Amino acid sequence: MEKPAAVAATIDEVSRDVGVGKDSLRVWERRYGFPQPIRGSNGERLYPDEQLERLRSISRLLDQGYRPGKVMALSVEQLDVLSAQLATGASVEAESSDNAVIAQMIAAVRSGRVDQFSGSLEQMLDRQGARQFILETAVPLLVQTGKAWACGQLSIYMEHLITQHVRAALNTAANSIDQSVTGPKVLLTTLPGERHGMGLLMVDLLLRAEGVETLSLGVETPIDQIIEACTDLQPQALALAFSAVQKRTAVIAALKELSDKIPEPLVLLAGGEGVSKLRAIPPRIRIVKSLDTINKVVASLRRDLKDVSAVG
Amino acid sequence: MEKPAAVAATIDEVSRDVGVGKDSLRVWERRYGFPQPIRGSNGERLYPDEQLERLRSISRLLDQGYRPGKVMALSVEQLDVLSAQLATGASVEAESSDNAVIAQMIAAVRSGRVDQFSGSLEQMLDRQGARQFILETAVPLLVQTGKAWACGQLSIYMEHLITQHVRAALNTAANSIDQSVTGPKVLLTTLPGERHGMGLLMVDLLLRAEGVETLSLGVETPIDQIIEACTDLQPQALALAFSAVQKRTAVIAALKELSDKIPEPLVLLAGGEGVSKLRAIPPRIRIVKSLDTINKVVASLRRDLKDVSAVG
DNA sequence: ATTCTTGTTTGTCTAGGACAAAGTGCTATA
DNA sequence: TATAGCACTTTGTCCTAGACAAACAAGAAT
Repeated sequence: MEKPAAVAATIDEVSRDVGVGKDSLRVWERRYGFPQPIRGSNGERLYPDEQLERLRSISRLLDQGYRPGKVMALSVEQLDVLSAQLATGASVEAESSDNAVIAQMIAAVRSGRVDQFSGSLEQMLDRQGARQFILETAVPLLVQTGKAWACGQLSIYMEHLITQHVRAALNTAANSIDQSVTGPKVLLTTLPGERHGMGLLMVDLLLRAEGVETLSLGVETPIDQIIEACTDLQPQALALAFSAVQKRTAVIAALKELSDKIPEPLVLLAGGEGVSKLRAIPPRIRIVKSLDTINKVVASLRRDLKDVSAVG
Repeated sequence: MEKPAAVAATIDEVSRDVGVGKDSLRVWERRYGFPQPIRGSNGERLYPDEQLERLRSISRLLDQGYRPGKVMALSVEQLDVLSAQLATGASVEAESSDNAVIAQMIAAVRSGRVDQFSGSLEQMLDRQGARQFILETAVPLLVQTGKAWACGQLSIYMEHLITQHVRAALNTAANSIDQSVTGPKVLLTTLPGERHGMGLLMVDLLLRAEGVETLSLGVETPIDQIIEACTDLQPQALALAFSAVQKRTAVIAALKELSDKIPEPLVLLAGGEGVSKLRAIPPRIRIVKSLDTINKVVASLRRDLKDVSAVG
């Protein structure tokens, strides 16, 4: 085993890889003394593999709620200890209820039995149907996967693999829904900066399982484009998905702008972790706290629709 | 029509929206005098709607090959003239061959007949089958959509809508492929920074239509993770997709690293616009120039596989 | 008609300073 | 015993202005 050729990554590559802004990388160096990249011929930072690895560990812990000041000075070993603590904490919780199946599926991926994993997924989908599959298999699976990754028990590529297979399964489910187009029309998307499309896809499916006609724009639609789409396509509702990464003030500002600029009868729905614990919610915005309340939301939409047509 | 409430976007929002780096926005201001945002209470840049609009036009033209020094000083009217010129240029080319159907589909979206558009898509898929649908409908449709967007003839949200429906159609196609798992195993992904997943999805489908067992990691897998995945999963080949946006030097460096670190018998495939006109290609990397040559690549993989098993 | 050379354009890097939003912890109130 | 208010600390992102390499353009020489 020769040592890898000590290739060093640029700040741009590191920023993308670890998921931390370039400014943050520089200010961490200034404040905490880590990372301390070597310099190229023109003074550019070049991060050695070893520091990159440590940065990845740190970033994982930051996602779990630790703060930079606490973890930045720690050695790789100490970081691993913290990860391990999180791992035991998570596994206690994992013993609950029926997620033995899910633990088994993750274990299959970890030991390289990918086809067995995807087989289990399809089997669950067959058995449970779209709605139950999403709520009781897909979501818990992704949550557990996230936890396992945060604890360093799962490689990034395994997380990618799991995500891809879940996505494929959801698409399979989408094709098996018989569209009886009798419901309201809902426009779906996320705001710029929100790149996670999985939640959106699940909402899309759940809505269609309820007989709703969905129109998805995919992720990251600029606000003015959302408004234009609402004007052109005249949906009954607009649904936005938020993951946990979002900045609160930006989210609220965006929701306020939508609430101001979108013509009145249209219902504005917002859901996802990034929005479920907001305080000051602009008027007209309806927060959907959980995926399993979507059927109630749809019922409410149907009622509104009937009222309007009764009046008109 | 009252004027919009003169809300102004921050540099971060503008950067994401227009797709231009923050540093570039600042240096454009310094060099060309545009944009010239107003300043907030602490000196932060706040870009008025009007400048944002102009930035979007400029960015479109930059994508088409114009250079900042030429277009930055131009007024909105002059920018529109350039866009119009591109539009006529494009339409001349569009008259060729059989893409009348495609023009019609785009026209349907423009006039709000979305269900008609998606109906046509499904119909084409039924008629053509996966392979032909991708090569003769999906790709030309996306290319034409890109051009129409570049000329300002298509809103961004319409492009999103088209992309989403094509994606859905491809997933439908994926489910209709009868997997006779007799072929080689291929690992699929893109490098960090490459966020376009459509090409990847199409390659995935084409490979599976040829009987290949594909394993997709989705987009943006870090290089060390790609290597780890290759070691763990032991595919016959690794396929990487590149769109046109990539930086050449970074692409070459990444390919070289993969070529160095990935164990020998594995075949390295690279495809997409971002890679088709590269000069200095690292050894072992095989460039796939076009989607319709994938069947030949598969044939070659099959041959290699047979040779190895004959020897072993 | 191609390759080489020179000059110009353009994106991204650097440094250190600044400030608001988010988090932490203490105190006073129902 | 909780909850709300208030100061204090931490942390991410923005600012300015300078520098340089990669990408491009255009002319020269094969």
